[in-house]
Amino acid sequence: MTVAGLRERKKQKTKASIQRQALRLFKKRGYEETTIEDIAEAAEISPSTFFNYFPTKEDVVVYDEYDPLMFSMLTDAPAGETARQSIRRVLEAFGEIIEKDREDILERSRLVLEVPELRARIWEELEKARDLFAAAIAARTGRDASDFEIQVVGMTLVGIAFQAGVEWVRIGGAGNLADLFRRAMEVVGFESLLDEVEKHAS
Amino acid sequence: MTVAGLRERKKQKTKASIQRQALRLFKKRGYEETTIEDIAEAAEISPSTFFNYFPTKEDVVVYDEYDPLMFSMLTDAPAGETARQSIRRVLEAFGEIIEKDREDILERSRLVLEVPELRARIWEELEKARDLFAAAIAARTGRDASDFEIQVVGMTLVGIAFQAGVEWVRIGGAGNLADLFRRAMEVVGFESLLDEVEKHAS
DNA sequence: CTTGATTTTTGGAGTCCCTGGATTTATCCT
DNA sequence: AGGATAAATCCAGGGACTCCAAAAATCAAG
Repeated sequence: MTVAGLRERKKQKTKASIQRQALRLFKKRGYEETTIEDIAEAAEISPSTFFNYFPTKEDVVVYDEYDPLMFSMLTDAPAGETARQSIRRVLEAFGEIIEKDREDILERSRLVLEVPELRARIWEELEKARDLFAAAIAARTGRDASDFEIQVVGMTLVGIAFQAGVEWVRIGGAGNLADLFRRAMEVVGFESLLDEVEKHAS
Repeated sequence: MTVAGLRERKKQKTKASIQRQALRLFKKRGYEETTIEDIAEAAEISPSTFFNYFPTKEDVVVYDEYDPLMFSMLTDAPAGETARQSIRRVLEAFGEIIEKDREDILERSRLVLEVPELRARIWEELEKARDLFAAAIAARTGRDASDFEIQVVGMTLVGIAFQAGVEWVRIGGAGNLADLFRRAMEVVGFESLLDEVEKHAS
């Protein structure tokens, strides 16, 4: 566990700078209208360097640090916690985290929903989320994460989360995202659905 | 209602030829490895002409004639049919249609699931499907298709259909896709969910 | 502080998707 | 047959991204 050296810190600063400048330009001029060259210039790096930090232009919007966080929250669950409790805990925590970076997340979400290229791309991330949920549910029921039923349940949850996000953006980021999660879950009766799956543990 | 003239027929043949050649090459050499130029050469057209028929390289895989079919099946529903009946009718019909073009659809589905670019792209189509379902449900309940609850239900159905498709490809296209639809719907209790929504008609 | 190793940045050449407009060719209708 | 319409082609170019070699910055050790 070495403390981050100079090199490492500088890299993080550069990455953050690229992302900040990029989002600023996207907001100002639009996503398609902003070129990698523009971003590089604003961030005071060469165009080549951009690709050292983000594999594609899309990633500069999609990337954040929440995924590993969500991962650890699901894997480091309190012993004996049910799937239902885990999911609820994670979604609630997420609602709070989002409150902190509200403006940033809202702006990025708008971009993602507006730009077709990004809107398509985000599903790659959402399928990762489905697999995370599937793994969590599988672990608590002794089944396999690749089981058809588990996958369907995972995807259902992702659909719920996505639509909650869409609605959140639609109303301009007002109100609490966690509330929308809960409402969407109620519509589908997701929690009792989870209980049902848990009963059928093998 | 004029009979399709020579021009029209030729166009359709060209379009079909492009798609056939493209899919052949994709299967043989891979999607990324096949260029528009390759496809154009195989289909005996110029590269420019390709874009007269398909707006992007992705579309040559994603495009089919089923969307308008599904649309009309949902809008031309028998009077008095419930949302539940409509959905079931459409999904069953779809299962049968797929039986006809089984090989073609299976191959294209494989491609879509394997190539990240296409896998992302397909969600654009799936969101269209969500809106179709949402409109159908809304029409039968006197609500608005943009209602949060309706959107969530529509997305849930799309998730079900998507995972059924994934599973279908996973098992190599064996068995009946309609069966997988039904199984996935049971997992989520989708039909009683629909009944519930219908009860809350406004 | 210097030197040599390692990592990061940069530059340049090139591929491929896709656009836009001008020109040519094919089909259609009278 | 000939003018109108539509489709196919050609050409030039932008922009994302790759690959590789060269230059610059950072580091670790003497």
